[in-house]
Amino acid sequence: MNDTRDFTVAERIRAKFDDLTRAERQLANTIRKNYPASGLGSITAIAETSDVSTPTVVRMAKKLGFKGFPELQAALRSEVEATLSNPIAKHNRWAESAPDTHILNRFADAVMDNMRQTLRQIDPQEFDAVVKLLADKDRSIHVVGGRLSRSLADYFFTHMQVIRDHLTLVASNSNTWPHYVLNMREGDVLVVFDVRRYERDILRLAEMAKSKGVTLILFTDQWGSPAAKHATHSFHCRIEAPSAWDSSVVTLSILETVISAVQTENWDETQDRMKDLEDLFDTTKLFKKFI
Amino acid sequence: MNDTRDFTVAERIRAKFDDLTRAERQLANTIRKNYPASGLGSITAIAETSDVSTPTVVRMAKKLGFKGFPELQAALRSEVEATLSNPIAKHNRWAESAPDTHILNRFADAVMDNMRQTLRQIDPQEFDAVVKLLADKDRSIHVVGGRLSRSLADYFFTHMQVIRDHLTLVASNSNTWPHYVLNMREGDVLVVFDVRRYERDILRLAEMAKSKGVTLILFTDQWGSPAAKHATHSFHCRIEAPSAWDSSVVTLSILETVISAVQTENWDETQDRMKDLEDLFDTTKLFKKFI
DNA sequence: TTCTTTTAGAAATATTTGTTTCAGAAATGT
DNA sequence: ACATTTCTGAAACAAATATTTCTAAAAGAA
Repeated sequence: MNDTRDFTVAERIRAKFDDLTRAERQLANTIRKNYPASGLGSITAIAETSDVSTPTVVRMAKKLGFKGFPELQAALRSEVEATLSNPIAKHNRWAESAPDTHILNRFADAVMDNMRQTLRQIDPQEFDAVVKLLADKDRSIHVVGGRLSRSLADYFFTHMQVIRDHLTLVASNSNTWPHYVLNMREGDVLVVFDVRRYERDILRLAEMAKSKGVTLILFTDQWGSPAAKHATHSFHCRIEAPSAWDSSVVTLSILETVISAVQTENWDETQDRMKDLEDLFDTTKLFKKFI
Repeated sequence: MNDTRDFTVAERIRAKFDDLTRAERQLANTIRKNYPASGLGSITAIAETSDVSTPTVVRMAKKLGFKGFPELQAALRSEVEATLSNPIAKHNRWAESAPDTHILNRFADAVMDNMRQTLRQIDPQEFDAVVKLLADKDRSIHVVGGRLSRSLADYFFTHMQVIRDHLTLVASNSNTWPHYVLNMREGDVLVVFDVRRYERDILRLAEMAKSKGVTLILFTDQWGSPAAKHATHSFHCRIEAPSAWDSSVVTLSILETVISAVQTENWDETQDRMKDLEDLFDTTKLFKKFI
């Protein structure tokens, strides 16, 4: 019938993942975590690591087409054996079943390189200074992005909203920007995203903001937006990729790191705001029921 | 004193080999035979393979300095784990002048871990299939995201716009979604972004789309959105981070890889569209000069 | 809401694994 | 050849591991 005898445990997990329950997925993820070695202990051990009960393990083993846990484990053992006896180290590829030349592997390599290079040249003190600025509740924060970096600005805004108030996302239409500048005060912070091709309007906005005594934080690429001249702090993220476009992965990573650090700085307040937000979402859901 | 705790099982066998008896050597050689996988079964199994009795196994384990067989086996397991754990650049420190504990380094570690694990469980064939779907000009593509994954949907949309037409970004307000479903036709593709907490409305949209014969591509997290049940293809991206929020870095990375692959598939058309776009931007700029 | 279905772990049970004991076999020395 | 020592596995025992059953809790449907 549907003889699954030839599939690896990992493949079976992937195939059946959508049919697994919450606890089973938790377990599946633990097994995947450092596969396949993680599944070699006793059923008790693996259940404890995954924070599920042993019956859950048995149930999942059966869902995956095994007769019981020992059979699943035997499968894992023979996979280990096969892997270890294969001298061609297939352990140094991102997507193991794709060739080195597959875009999945090439892209991951590029991202990795970008990460390394970017982080090596970030000054932790400057990073800390930026975090301090963004955590300062007495300063209003304004966020703006260009055509391609718009999504990053958006992402940053959405997350920062939970952490603090006095936050403005500057609309994308540059015609309206002067209005936003009107509302900027000395000591405020303007977070600018600008990667090539750099936008002239952003440079102008930076100039205007600077002249009002606003502190500029800039996220840009390795070549540097012209706005860098006016920026107090700037992060130059590597954006090379095997693609016709640039990669925003590293920029997003730094951005998330900043968000995480700011959140830690303001933890008490953030916690309250998160709770309020949860409540609000619940209310909304309830409200919707009656529509 | 004679703390043998740091030696591998193989080393211990070699060191003590001369003190072993006939039956024990027989056993030792079986273990060496295809080390270390051979020792991962039950004591019964290994005794049988070696044609010795189980007490012999226990005695040898003790001679080698273990408390009993399970302890020996645990040692073997951790050796396997060490051998198999993927050594892709487990890199000393990202930001060299910051301590290991600095959030810059911790975050980067987490991101790279996520990358590794996510890519390991992506099926390249599934990836290729997704690329093919998205490159197919006869299918319209619809893109939708939840509250937090909205920016990703946005990013994807912006870039895909350059590559092809018949592209719709579904508005964030879920009240309007039925209208979008009206425009979906059999064979169309719906790209869904949904990470926890999963949104009920997205599940509904997925159901509606599915019932109209639309192919679903889902980007979700390691726990899996409930919409996965309806998805033809889904990418489970690891999103753990040392933060109160989840990290979208890996999702973005996979997304960019997809974009890059689709772009390669459609290179001729893409090139033309890029050129047209450039021209349009120039025109806009020129136009502005006269305002 | 209230009812039904699904899910998940505690507890009981069955099964297997690992250890100890012990007596006979093999090896070694005299 | 005989005595002594060492080695080995059968069998009894102890200790886990694995499975099943069952109920409370959670999720979903009406």
